[in-house]
Amino acid sequence: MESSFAIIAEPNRRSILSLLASSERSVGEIERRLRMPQTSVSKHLRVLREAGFVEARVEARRRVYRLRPEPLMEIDAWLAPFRRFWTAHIDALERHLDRMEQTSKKGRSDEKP
Amino acid sequence: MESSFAIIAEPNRRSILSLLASSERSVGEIERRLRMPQTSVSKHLRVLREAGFVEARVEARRRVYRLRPEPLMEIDAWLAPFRRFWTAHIDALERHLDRMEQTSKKGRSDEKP
DNA sequence: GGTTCATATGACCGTCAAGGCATATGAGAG
DNA sequence: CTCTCATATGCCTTGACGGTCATATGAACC
Repeated sequence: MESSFAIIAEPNRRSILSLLASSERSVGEIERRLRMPQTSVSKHLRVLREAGFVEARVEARRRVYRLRPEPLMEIDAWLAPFRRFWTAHIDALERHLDRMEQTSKKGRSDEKP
Repeated sequence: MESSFAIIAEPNRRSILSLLASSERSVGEIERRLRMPQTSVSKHLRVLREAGFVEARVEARRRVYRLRPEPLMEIDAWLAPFRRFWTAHIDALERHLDRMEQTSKKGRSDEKP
């Protein structure tokens, strides 16, 4: 289960992370909000914790989990080199659409008379 | 193999994507650059292609693969809500470091006389 | 102490995907 | 048409992961 990428490959774990993005939560809250069995939540939290995605604070009998930024930042960093690439694509697309617009304007002015 | 996240969970596939980020490549080039068996490369390329990460162009007997932006953009979009969160963390860290610096300046000025 | 609530752990099972090997396809060269 | 280069596909084995059920830990309250 080494890599951060493998961790977020699991849909339920992504749900948990997304939930924790808004605010920290206890295990029971996660269980109810996501409608998944408690043992499953605990296991996923364990994986997330060991991979550094979350950390737990003990509060009476509850454990409150909150996000830790590092692993997600790592993924974000991996994506960085690709961003160049797709912004270029989008620019090309926009230029293309601009040309389309030019053409359709000409087309319309031809149609009218 | 549904989600884009599962696709990039595989290290070899990430290597292929990173390689294609710099420029398009034939299967043989990928094979040699990454030192992985050809059948393995072909299989990963198939997965990547079916998930929309890459597309192939036929050029004589070669197939030249190039990146497609959409799936990586999707992942980037999923990360977006978390960015708020870690920039906040970094801000807090920076404020913390600023305070440290203040303190150590005082400390140093105490040490001197 | 015992009981209950909140969470964690362990064992078992099914599934699914990756790697390796052999082989198929298919284009081009002779 | 045949041979070869470039790539794809099928089959099989193996290992890992997630789900479920049962059970353990452990704090709080009586």
